[in-house]
Amino acid sequence: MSVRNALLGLLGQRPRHGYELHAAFEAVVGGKLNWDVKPAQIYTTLSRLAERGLVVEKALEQAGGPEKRIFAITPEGRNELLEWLAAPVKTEHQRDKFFLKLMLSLATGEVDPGLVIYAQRASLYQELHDLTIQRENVDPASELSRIMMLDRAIMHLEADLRWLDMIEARLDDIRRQPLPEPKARPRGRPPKTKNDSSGR
Amino acid sequence: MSVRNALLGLLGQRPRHGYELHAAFEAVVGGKLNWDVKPAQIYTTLSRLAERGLVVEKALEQAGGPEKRIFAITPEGRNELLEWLAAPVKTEHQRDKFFLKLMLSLATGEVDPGLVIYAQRASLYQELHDLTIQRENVDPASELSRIMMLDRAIMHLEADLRWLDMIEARLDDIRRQPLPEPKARPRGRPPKTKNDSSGR
DNA sequence: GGTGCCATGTAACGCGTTACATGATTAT
DNA sequence: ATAATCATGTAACGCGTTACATGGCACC
Repeated sequence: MSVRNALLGLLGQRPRHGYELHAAFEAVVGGKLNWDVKPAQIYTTLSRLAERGLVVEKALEQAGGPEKRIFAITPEGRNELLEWLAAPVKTEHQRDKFFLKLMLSLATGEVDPGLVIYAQRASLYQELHDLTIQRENVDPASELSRIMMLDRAIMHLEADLRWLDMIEARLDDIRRQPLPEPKARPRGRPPKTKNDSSGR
Repeated sequence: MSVRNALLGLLGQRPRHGYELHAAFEAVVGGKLNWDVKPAQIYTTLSRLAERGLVVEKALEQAGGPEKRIFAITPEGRNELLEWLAAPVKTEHQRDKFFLKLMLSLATGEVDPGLVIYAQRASLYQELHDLTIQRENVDPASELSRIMMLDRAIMHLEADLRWLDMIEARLDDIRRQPLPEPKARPRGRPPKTKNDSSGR
């Protein structure tokens, strides 16, 4: 329901047409970083809002330029907007496809979990590197929202890398003792017997 | 496409019926934490997989108990599974509804951004508190995947709290100097006015 | 008799993506 | 010329949720 409410918010400022809404959305929270909304969704959502009477088509402008369908918010729309703004955002935990894949690789044995982790670490480092460079090159005055989005993405990537280390260590611990004999060998590092590497 | 592939993965282990798949999915990555899949989706996805020939309905069991439609993976299904497991997971940045709301509150002036931040911080602390307690009470031996999911969620919450502090400081900085006078003062570093140290 | 678990679905809806399609103006 | 940008959409599909519906079995 967020795009819907975002459109109401932007129309709350002033009437606009679809293309303009798309541009405004991108400017506020946009880009591939964070929220990459497609024009098609803007137009379909706008239609649905109009059906519900939350916005109205106000005019059809065409002063020399191309045709523009201009929409405005209605009182009902403004009510819904205010309600949404006042409501707290409930935390959503990201559905982690990597974790799913890792668990399935462990459960099915079709693929080496070590490889899945390795690939993920490489991918996270790459992404972190890219974003760090972008972060260093933004204009600190003008692109405030971009800076904030980059900061968050970078912090999450760093957290994910630390987390990867943790789960790898945890899996190693398990793999090192599937035997019910925790007393046979002293823990002090057996000559790095990482020989097996899980088969396939 | 993840639920779809997860089902293939679970059927790759052995044939199962829908209810069993739902339970297995929940056990592997499940719960409200991370990935809360509904039975309805399992059944509809299963139908679609069957249409495509990636799984087949193998039998209809009914030994005293309720009716069970048992599905098995096909060779085509296994191919798709292996492809998916081998492919790297591309990083997805979470679409942040809080940030959207914050930006809209700034842009529209309908709601005080300070309140939005305040509410978000309270919500994050609450969630962090809940998860920390859960984390302290899991059985470290049996519920490995749950521990890992909790760790990740906690680390992300901590990152979000630090990030909230950062953006709040940044917004305070701006609010303290909205004067449009870039030429009155020479560019050469006005006496390092970083006095505030971000407020809170 | 009721509650809860096992087991199965269908219908309707909104979100979101991809592909396709049209046409005007503006800049190179 | 032609490429980019402005501007608008439709169709089809998959994902995901909610609501609704059915029925058996076990346990208290």
